Formats: sequence, C-alpha cells, structure tokens
Amino acid sequence: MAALPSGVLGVIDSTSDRAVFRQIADRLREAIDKGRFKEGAKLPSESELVEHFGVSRMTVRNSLSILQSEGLVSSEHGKGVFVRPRPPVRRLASDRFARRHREQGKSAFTVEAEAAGSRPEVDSLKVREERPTSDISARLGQPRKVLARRRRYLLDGRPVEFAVSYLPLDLARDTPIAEPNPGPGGIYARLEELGHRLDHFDEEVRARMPSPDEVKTLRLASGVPVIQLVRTAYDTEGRAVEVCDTVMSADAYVLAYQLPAN
Amino acid sequence: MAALPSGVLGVIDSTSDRAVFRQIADRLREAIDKGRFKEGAKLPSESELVEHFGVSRMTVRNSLSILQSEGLVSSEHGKGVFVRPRPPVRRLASDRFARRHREQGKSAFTVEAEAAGSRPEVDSLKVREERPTSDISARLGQPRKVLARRRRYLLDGRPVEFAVSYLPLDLARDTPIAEPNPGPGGIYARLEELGHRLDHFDEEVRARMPSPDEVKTLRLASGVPVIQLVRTAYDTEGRAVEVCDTVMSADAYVLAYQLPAN
DNA sequence: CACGCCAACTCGTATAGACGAGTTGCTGAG
DNA sequence: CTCAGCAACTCGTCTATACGAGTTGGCGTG
Repeated sequence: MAALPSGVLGVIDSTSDRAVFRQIADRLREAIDKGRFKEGAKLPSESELVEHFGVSRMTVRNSLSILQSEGLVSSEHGKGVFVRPRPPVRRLASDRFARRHREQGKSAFTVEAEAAGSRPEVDSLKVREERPTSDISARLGQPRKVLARRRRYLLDGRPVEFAVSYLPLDLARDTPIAEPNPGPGGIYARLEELGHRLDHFDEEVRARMPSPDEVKTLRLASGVPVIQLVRTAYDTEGRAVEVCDTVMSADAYVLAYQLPAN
Repeated sequence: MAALPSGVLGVIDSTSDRAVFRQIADRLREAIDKGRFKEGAKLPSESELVEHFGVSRMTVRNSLSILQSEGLVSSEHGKGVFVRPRPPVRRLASDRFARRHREQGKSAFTVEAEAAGSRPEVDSLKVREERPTSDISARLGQPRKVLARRRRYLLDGRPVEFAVSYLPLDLARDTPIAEPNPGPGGIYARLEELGHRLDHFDEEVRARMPSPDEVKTLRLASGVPVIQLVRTAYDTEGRAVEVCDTVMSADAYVLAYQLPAN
C-alpha cells in the first residue's frame, strides 16, 4: 500500500462543523473536477483513503457513496473505484420522426447509429394485445384494448433506451403493425398507408431516478437518472393514433428541439 | 416503541443470496408502491425496523439510503423518514416564448404561476458582464464578452428553477437588456425593438444529478435529478442573439413540445 | 393557566472489527 | 514454458457500540 502523493487530497479540518465524510467527498470531488483524477482513472483504494485521512473505513465508504450518488464515480467489486467516463451522447433531433426523414427500409435508430459509427441493435421485441393503463387509455381516447409494441435499443452492446408503443387495437389489429417487423418506414409509414395521415406529435419530457427494473434493463450505473419521453401521434382528423413511452439512460442522450418564434 | 403491524413488511429470506439490506429496501419499496405507506406518511423508525427485521441499525440505514437515492423517501432529522410527496408539476409548453404569447407587463413565469394558483417569486437577480465559457461563446458566435443575466425562480417560496441568459455584449450594452428589469415583455421584446426579430429557438434538454451547488440553490432533496435546458434564440438574420441556460428541479417540471409531422 | 425544561424519541456521524467475494499477479510445480 | 493455485489486494456486507443533534410532548414549577 503506497502512500498517497502528498498534496493531492489535502486534509480534514477537524474544527469545521462540516461532517468529516462530507469533507472527504468534497476533496475527492475537487480533485476530480480539477482533473487530478481523469475519466476512467482509479481513485485511491478505500484503505489508502482510510490511512490518508485517518478515519475509519465506513466513513470513507460514506464519502464514496456520496460521489456515487452524484454520478461522479462508480465502484467495481475487486477492482476499485473509478471516475465515471462520460459515454458518447446520442442527440435526438425533434424532427427525427418527420415524414421527410422517413427512410425506406431502416429505422431512424439504425440510420443515426450507423452514421455515428456505432453498432445498433434492437432487442426483446414483443408485440401483444393489452388492456391499457388509465393514463395510456386517456391519451388514446379510451380504447378498451391496445396493441403494445415493446423493444429495447442498444448501441455497441450497451442498452440505452427502452420503448413501448401503444395503438388502439381496432386500428392496428390484423395489420402489419401487429407484426414484429412492420416493414419499411416503420409503423408510422403503415399508419399513413391505412389512411391515418400524421399531423403532429406531442412530446412530454420528464426526468427521474430509475426503478430497480429500469436499472436492470438499461444496466444503469448508480447516480444516473432516466429521461422519460411520452410521445403521442395525431392524425389529420385529430385522432390520437399512437402513444410511445420511452425511457432513456440520461447520460446517453440530449434531446434537441427547434421551435418557431411566432 | 410499538411493534409493527404484522404482515405489512414481511421478513428476510436468509437463504436468499440477495443482500439483506436490499431485501429490506425491496419490502419497503413494495409497501410504498402498494400504498401501505402513502405520500407524506412516516415510515417505521430505524429502531422499529431494526427490531422487526432483526438486523443492526447500519443495515437498516443502508436500506433506507437506497430508497432515498431512488427519490422514494426523504429523511428529516429528529422526525423520521417520510414517503416523498410528489410536488405539483409545472408544465412548460414549447411555445411559451412565442411572440403571440408575449404578455405586456408580466413575465411568462409570473402569468403561468398565477394561473395555476401559485405565488411566483424571482430571486437573486444579477446582471453583469462576463467572459463567456467556450461553450457559450461557440453558441453565440464567439463574442469576446457577454452580458449575463442570472435569476432564480420560486413557487410558493420553493425554488424550482435557476437560469442564466447570455447575450453578446455588443448587442446588449447600454440597452434596457442590461437593466435588472428590462421592462414589459422581457428581453425578447427588447431584442425585437432593437431590430433583432426572433426567428426560432433551439432547445437542448439533458438530465443529470445536481452538483452540490445546485442542491443548495434549488433546495433539492436527495434522489432528485435536474433537467438542464439550454435555449438559443436566433434572429431572422440567423444570428444567435441569446443563450439561456436553465437548471430545473426535475420533480417540478414536465416539458411539453408539439412537433409537426412533415 | 403559562411556560420552561427535560425525557424520550427521531436521525446523523463515526469507530472498530469481522468475514465474504471478485480480481490480479506472482510463484512454484509440472 | 504453462498453468494451477495461492496471496494480496480490491470492494461488499453486516454487527455492535457510542455519542451528537433536532423534535416533540408531557410534566412540574411558578
């Protein structure tokens, strides 16, 4: 166990009324912010920090758990605690579902990923009929049953997004939309072929901490929130024809919108 | 110390390889999800949980810290641990800065808050000249200096949002925009009077965990992420005339966008 | 009755120790 | 040289204890 380089982490001010474990977290945070520990770098081990600061191990662990909940570091059993690398960010343009961008053949996700040099994958695709929750039901105009299309998206093997599309069953039953692969242009192209010309989308954006389920499905590190995007598609008659509920790893996405000033 | 109502929380499966503190967190989470503890309700105290589950206090605290980092509960020193109430959510419509909505006199924030029956407040308003960060500089077309307008927004005394507007200094110097109160219609009205007719906005939306500073400024409970919204305003010449960097408590906001399908 | 104070509760901080489990690299046997 | 296995490191889990500090309600004194 080598001694820590002096001066890198400083010492505890025992006269301060700030809790010791917070002070240690502060020092480590400073050091990370100032680049003394770079992305992916290993922090000093718990026992090194115990020795350096002269405190007990639980106190050090307490400090580290603060940084973890801030999303600054992540620990790996048997290896150490590392400065969390910022993963490449996927930018979602607000017009990604516009008709003019609808590729014949590949999905928007696939096209964008390949353009960015990543390997896209779609996973655990499930299509089935369901009774809608009251929220979904309200958004779709109170259908008794809906078709639910679930899928998970991965980039280079890493899950980044989980989405469920809901469509009124009377509209989707016995159409290509009820097939696992709805064909070129996706379900929006099929909807338009069925006479539902799309008029506009409503998108609602929320952020929150993930449920344990979402942590598992998206393999989220602790301290990473999710963005929840609920998109409702309306046809030119004003009917809501689809609701898509998407949960995204917040550290993998930036949503970009362009809005007129009128 | 009364015994806990039997059956409410179940017991630990000591044969399971799931850690005891995770199991306890699971039981409590279930109980909250199923409404056995309602919003604002007090969970059993740490010592009650210690007795009920037959574990040490640190194990119980560990469990509770999980729920806290999930944003499910928050603890109050001397009082107990409570199911976190969902605060009223403010809905931000994507057209809230459109010209047609520009009220003469009151800001969009004030109008909306009063319509929702809340008491709006604007706080720590600071206007000054600064050298821009490279990010802001790039968005504004590399001005050497900018005018920065900082302010904090509160609803019923609760801080919900912190925003900084940056404008190229050559554009804003010696105009009402450099005044603490820019007058009716806000800085967008002043920009248009100065000949910069607004054409469109770009908005970028991110979510992340807050910095310690942001926790303080927005009085955030632990386990609450922030939404960061960076809006750039462009005039009809295509010049970026303002960048507004807003950080919002994620549990107080839903962003709503309406997008054309073309 | 009014009020101050204290007891008993709450969570917050910190220590010291033990054992378990994953990872890594070295060492020694083959 | 190869490779199994061990030693030494990492973090994960859990116990037991102690004291501090904020909150609440009741009791007793004035």
